[in-house]
This record gives sequence, structure tokens and C-alpha cells, in this order.
Amino acid sequence: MQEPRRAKKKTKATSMDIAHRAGVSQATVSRVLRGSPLVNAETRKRVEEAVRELNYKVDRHASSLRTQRAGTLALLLFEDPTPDDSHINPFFLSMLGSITRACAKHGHDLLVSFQQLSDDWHADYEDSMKADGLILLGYGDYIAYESKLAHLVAQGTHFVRWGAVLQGQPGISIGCDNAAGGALVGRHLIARGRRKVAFLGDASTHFPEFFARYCGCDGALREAGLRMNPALQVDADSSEQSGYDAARTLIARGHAFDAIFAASDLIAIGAIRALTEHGLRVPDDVAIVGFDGTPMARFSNPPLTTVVQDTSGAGELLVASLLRLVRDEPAESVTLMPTLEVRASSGG
Amino acid sequence: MQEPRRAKKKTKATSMDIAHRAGVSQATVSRVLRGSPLVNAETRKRVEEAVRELNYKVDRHASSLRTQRAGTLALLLFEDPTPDDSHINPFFLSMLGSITRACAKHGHDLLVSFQQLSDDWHADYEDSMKADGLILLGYGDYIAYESKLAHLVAQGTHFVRWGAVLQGQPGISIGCDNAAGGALVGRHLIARGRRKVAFLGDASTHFPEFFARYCGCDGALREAGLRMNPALQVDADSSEQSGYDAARTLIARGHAFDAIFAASDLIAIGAIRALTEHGLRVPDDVAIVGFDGTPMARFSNPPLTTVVQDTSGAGELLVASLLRLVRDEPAESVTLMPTLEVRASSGG
DNA sequence: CTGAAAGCGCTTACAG
DNA sequence: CTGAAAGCGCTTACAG
Repeated sequence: MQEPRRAKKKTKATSMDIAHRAGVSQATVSRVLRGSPLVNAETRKRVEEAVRELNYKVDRHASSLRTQRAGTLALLLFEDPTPDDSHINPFFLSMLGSITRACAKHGHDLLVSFQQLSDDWHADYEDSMKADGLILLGYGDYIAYESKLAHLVAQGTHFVRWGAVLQGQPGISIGCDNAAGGALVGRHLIARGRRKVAFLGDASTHFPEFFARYCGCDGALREAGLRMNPALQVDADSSEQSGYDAARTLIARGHAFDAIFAASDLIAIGAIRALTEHGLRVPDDVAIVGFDGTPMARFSNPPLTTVVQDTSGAGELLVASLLRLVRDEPAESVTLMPTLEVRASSGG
Repeated sequence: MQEPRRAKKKTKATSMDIAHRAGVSQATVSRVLRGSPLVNAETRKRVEEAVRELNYKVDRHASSLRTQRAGTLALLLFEDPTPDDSHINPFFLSMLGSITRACAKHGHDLLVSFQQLSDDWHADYEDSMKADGLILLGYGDYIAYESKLAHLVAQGTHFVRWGAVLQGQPGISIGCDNAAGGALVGRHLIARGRRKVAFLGDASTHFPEFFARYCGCDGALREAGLRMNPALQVDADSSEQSGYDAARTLIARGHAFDAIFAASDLIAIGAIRALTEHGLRVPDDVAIVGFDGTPMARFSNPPLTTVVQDTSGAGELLVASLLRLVRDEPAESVTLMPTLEVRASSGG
């Protein structure tokens, strides 16, 4: 007899209970639940009824132990530059949303974990059978990052990452066409009559996403006989504070500029704050364009023109590609086209 | 012979492999890995070495099947009013961050799932042994919600929820002391010389969090011989658009007001936009205070005074309480004290 | 179309 | 302190 100290959960039904109730073997119950065609329609109906009556759910661990499939993916979210709580880049949170939805659509569960880029990664999700594969999300110094990717490949880990798609890169990546995005910005600013475009964000091979945005914008300027001026580039990582600091540095240098291309929306919003404090008007004195298409771009003052990344498409593609890898099917890196959303910060 | 079509993952090591290598029984390997004291120090060392050499990880499914513990919690995030992708309330995303961290700290994994409040919930995470318990996050019509909570209790599901802590409520809740937060706002506005305080947000038992904020503010006004004027209350759910619409409605009503207490930061930011469009200055003509303490409050223009909820404390408490329930230990509902962060939108 | 049986990789009484 | 053995709840060849 169980001690009824508190409302005890009644013991969970097993496939044995279902079998008994439906008058079939336990193997047949399993066949029905896995959707095997090898079951008589009548039998199937009896089993399904028993399943409903007892509110039976297949035990995930028993099933996974037998099939050697977890039915789960793991999302590793890197948050290196801003280790302070709750200050995750909102762009990655949009990605998290779309990845979660894509997982559900593909009938998989999603484990979420935050990682320091510097840490040993929880790549052991797969070794412990907790997940069939990994989705890596978050930027950081790519040079350090790449060797870890190579390590994952060497271990045979199934993974996809979000980020710059580069030649000869280990593993497969899904990323925004950052150069195309940068070109959209360059052409837009030129069409608005701007000539001296500053860039806030690291622009080196250590941060290939930002670098490609820079180069794309430069390419568009060159089409118009202009070019980016390295004296108007200031390093910044993707945070409001960093954007604020970078804009102040830019102003302090004393070179003239009439537009800022910020490598991310957060940087742009920090830059607007710095410019406003300094008595510069946006967009009258300086046009500003961000990158990412985060919700806050719409609410900033003035509303921010931004390059919108296709987060829904990205989530779906990340999940679908990873599931292909898990099934040992071929998959390849893909680049997604961004779009420009014009708002008041660049003259509307 | 395996077909070497592509780099095959070498077969995963099992505890048997470790046992063989360390020259002990498989049972002893298991004891070492579970930290049993019933192992000789020498033996332990040999086993640990073999574990390291073969990069062995305990198989989660085998372990969980045996122990009947998943070692995993599930987070159900409701997003009813705004089903459009990527527009999740940033406050909940902060919560997600802190919950993730708290889970890691307590040695548990976290499954994340988005749910429609109207749907059948994925309460079956526990029935299928995928998770030991549920964390419920997200507001919505509480009246509809409460019956679902009662249902979960009746089923013996282990869960905690974030939200208003009410008398006689089913299950346990962790929530902000919304009335105290409202009182902070009321006293602050009075101290700034404001007298006619409008409220943007539903204020009924259907939305007990907003309602308590309203009542708390009203209580503070009464201490000063004033009170909230129902004619200055406009319904709104927690979105920028809804805040914008509500502020326009408020203005259209034509009653004088010199302050707005917005039930959330998103509502406040929408309200600022509406006021600005209408030629009203913040804070000179109207002081505005939000609620939540989201990152965007700092970046809004003007920066938004807001009631900061303790998301780190909340995440930790949610996880710790749920784990107590899972272990059949007593746990109870708790209310967390918020703080007021004063910025320029209320006169600084 | 169905059942009996083996086995996935652990954990933990039980016996020594 | 250690090993042999049972068993967690499934899935899937195998035999009929």
C-alpha cells in the first residue's frame, strides 16, 4: 500500500497496460504508436482507444534507449562580450524563437543552454545521447571559434551554426548574406545624398559578419566612385554601450561624416544617443542605419532604418539542415538574403 | 566492416568498455560515476582515468529509464496576444535567460517550448518522462488560465508558474509584488508634483498582475489624499502598438492628465510615441513610468523610469521551488520585491 | 497481420 | 568494498 501523504500521482501507464486493455501483445501497441503499416485497422482502433483512455504517452527514455535517437536538438547560445544577465542580443532571441518553432514543426524537442565562448562547450550533449545534434548561435572572435568547429567535425558531432559562410570552413553554416546587406545600406545612403559614411563595428577577419557588412557597403560606394574611409571606422561589439562609446570616439577624431552604418541595431541605438548628446541631429546632420531588424529598431527615436535578417527562414533552415546531417543526408551551407527596412533615421 | 562513406562517428563507449579497461565490474563503474561512497579510492582513480581516456559520458536515456528521473525541466512560454514571430515580450526573454542559468546551476537541462495560451498545453512532457516538472511563463486571461492550473494539480503534475500570487490559487506561483511596485510608482509621481495619473493596461481580475499594479498606485495616491480616476484608465495588453493605441484613446477622451503609469515597458514606449506625435512633451507635459525593467527602457527616448522586476531572483526561485516539488518536499508561493529605476521620462 | 523474445545501457538491491 | 543479476519500458528482427 502506498502512503497517501499527499496527492500521489497515479502510477504511469505503460505499453503493457495498453496491451492488456486492448487485448493485444505489447509489440502490437508499439507498432500502432510508431505508425507501422503492419497493423490491422480494427486492431489499431482498439489500441488507440486504450491509449486515450489511460492517457498513455510513450516513455521517451525507453524509446530513445532502444532506437538510439534522442528526438531532441540542443541550442548552444554563446554570449561572450556581455556576460551580464539578461543582456543577450535581442537578435539572437528572435532566432531562438524561430528555432523553437522550427523544432516543434519537425517533431523535435529543444534543449537550450547558454555558453561562454571561452568555455569548454557542452558538445557532450550528443555523447550523452541528450541530443541528436547541436545548433550553435552567437558571434565572437571567429579565429578562436574556428578551431573549436574543426574539433567538433573531427569528433563526428552533428552540428550547424549560424554565422558567416566562408570558404573552406569546418562544418556547415547558415548565415545572412552580410555583403549584400552592406551593399543595400551603401546604395541607400548614396541615394539619400550621403557621401562620408562612417562604420561602427569591428571590421576584420576576427568578426567576419561585420567585416562582410563593411566590405559590402564599400563595394556599393565604389560603384558610385566613392569608398569607405578607414579613418571613419571605429571598433565596437554588439551592445548599446559599445555603440555609444564608438560614436563618441568617432566624433572626437574630428573627421567629417554625414552617415553612420552601424554593424548592429544595438550599436546604432547607442550611436544615436551619443550623437544626440553632442547636439547632432539624426537624420539631418547624420543619417544612421543599423543591422539585424530587431523589434527595438522600430521603437527607437527616431525609428531606425535597418537591414532585416530573415530569422524565420534561418530557424527553419538551421533545423532542417541539422536533421539532414543527423540522418546522414547531405547538407550544405546556405546564405540568406536580407532586406532593407527604411525608417526616419536615414531620412525616411 | 563498416562502410566508410563518410567520416563515421566511432561507436560510443559504454560503461562496459570502461569496466573492461579499468579491470572492474560494470557496476563499479556506475558507482564511481554516481559518486557512491562505496568505492575504494584506488579503484575510483582507475575508473576515472578510463572515463577520461575514452571520453565516456553516461547515457542519459539508460540512466533515466532506470532511475525514473529525467534530470530535465521544461519551460512553457505562453505568447497569446502577439502570435507574430519574434515579438515575444522582452521581459520574458530576460526570465528565460535567468531560468536557463538557474537550471544549469542546479545540474538540470532545460527544454523550451512556446505555447498558445488557448492550446492544449504540452503538459505531457512529464507523462512521457521528458521532464521532471514544468515552469509556466507568460500572462494572459487569468480566468481561463486558472482552470488549466487546477487541471494540472489534479493530474499531479509538478509545476511552478510565474505570475500573480493570489489566495487559494491552484499550485504554487512565484511573482512580483505588483501592488508594492504600483505603490512605488504612485509615491514617485506624487513626489514629482503630479496629481492626475492615468493608467494604461487592463485592470481587472482577468489580468491580476496589471490589476495589482493599478491598486498599488491607487493606494499610494490615497495616502496623499488623491486617487486614481477610472476615466483615465485605458485597457491595453503588453505591446508597443497596444500602448500607442491606448494613449491615443486617452488623449481623445479629453480629460486632463499629467502622468501615465503604463502597466509594462512596451506599453510605455508606445505611449511615448503617441504623446510625442500629439505634440505633448515627456516629461514636461506628461510624466511616464513603465513596469518590468526591460533593457529597452534604458534606450528609449527619453529614457524610461520603470519598476524593475528581479528576474535573476525569479529564475533561481522558480527552479529551486520546482525541484523541491519534484523531490516531494514542501514549497510555497513567494512574492519578490521590485525596485524603481528613475530616469528622465518622469522628470529624472 | 501478430506474438515471443532479445536487447538498448544503465542503477541498485542482494550476496559475499 | 565489489560482482552477478534483475529490470527500467520500449523497438524490431524473427517466426508464424
